[in-house]
Amino acid sequence: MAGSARTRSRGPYRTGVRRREQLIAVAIDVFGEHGFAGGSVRAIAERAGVSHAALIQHFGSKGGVLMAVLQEWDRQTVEARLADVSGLDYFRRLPAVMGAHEHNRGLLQLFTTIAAEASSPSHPAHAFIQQRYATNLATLAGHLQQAVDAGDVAPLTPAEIDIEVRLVTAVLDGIGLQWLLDSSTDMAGSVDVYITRTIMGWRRADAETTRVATTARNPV
Amino acid sequence: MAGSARTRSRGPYRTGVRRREQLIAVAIDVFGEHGFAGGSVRAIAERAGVSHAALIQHFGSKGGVLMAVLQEWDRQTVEARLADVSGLDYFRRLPAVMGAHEHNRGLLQLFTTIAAEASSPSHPAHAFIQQRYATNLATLAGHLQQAVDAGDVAPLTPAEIDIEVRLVTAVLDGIGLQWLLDSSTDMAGSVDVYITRTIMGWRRADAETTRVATTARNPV
DNA sequence: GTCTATAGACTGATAGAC
DNA sequence: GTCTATCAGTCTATAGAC
Repeated sequence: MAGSARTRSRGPYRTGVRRREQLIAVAIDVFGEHGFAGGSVRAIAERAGVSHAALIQHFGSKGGVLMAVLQEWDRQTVEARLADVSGLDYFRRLPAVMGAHEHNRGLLQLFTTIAAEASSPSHPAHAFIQQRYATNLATLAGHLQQAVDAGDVAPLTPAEIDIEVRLVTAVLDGIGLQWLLDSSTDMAGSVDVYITRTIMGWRRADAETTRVATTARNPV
Repeated sequence: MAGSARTRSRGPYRTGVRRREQLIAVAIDVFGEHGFAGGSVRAIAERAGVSHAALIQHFGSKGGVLMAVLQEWDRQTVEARLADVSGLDYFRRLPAVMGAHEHNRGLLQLFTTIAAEASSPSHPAHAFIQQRYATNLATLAGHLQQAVDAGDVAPLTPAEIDIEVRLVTAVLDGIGLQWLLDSSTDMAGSVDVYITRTIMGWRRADAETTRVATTARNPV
């Protein structure tokens, strides 16, 4: 609307975006450390060197801060994540992606804490996290299906693919949590072992193992 | 010390323990839904039909309630968990243990939420969760080592065993989270696929895969 | 043992000066 | 845009009556 031209020298609200980015960065740390419920607007504002009123002014509400944080997390992970690879190569990159988190504890801690918190339907980020997981699983499934179509791995039914991508996701999340609790955990190494072995299994008709296990377990 | 004999008809504080158990059960639900930071003493007391003062009186503080909850969770999982099996059979039971959680969402949600929250060193349950994971990993490692000694699986180095049990733990935690976010997730089935396939891998000298992957990855 | 009443601190959010 | 001042509500915890 009516923006004062004097406050911005070149781009639109030049200093505004920097301030906003800094506020979000601090909010990631605070929400990562104390979760959404435990992280207060005042704590974020104090650590950023502004008043809590200014923070609310920027984002409208505490929930607005959370949404900005989640979108920033989305942006960073999507842009870091492999637009240039597909099929099996997508999975082969996952250990490196995981290893990169070792130098950026805050973002991993944020996501782990919020994802667990948001498992409750009443949590403000519940829908966001649910959709995020659905999208992530679908992306992985697409790459695995592509590997099947290319003949890189033995055929898999959609149900088998679903289990495979859920296991991959579970390993990533679970190893991340273990590293947060014990920094001596070798995230990249552990994930690498899983991915390497799993791809080897996909190559042979190891799908038979899956099929036997799933059908034999069901007593109905 | 000086307990009124009139208030207990037979056992020691007969009604007291029932009340206490009920309060803990409610606290598990509330902390599971909102985490420790987000779950208030008042919410627990209100849902249990007592005043918040009475609840504090029972457990001394909010942190005391958390500790009682964690010990109860410990008790339930330890007693449910397989004192009668060891070696590979211990791993074979894990899918059934996971499947049992499908009928008891509260306890799984509690642990998932608290574990993630407690990844922050300042969290009151941080030490508890850390030790819990260390103990759990050590137990799994002991059973896997036992399987090695019994000749049920090919030899594994301690470092390889460490990765194996971390991956198993990661799958359990990660699949549990996915089920919390999407109840159509087949927890028992997914874990069963992983366990069955992994044990098959342990049988052959699949350890070579592990060794190749771990050494090839390190650029040092 | 459980209650009511209350202390004392912190919460998210708003109003208005500059 | 950021501040100070302030709101009404909630939090944990304590004191004291019954």
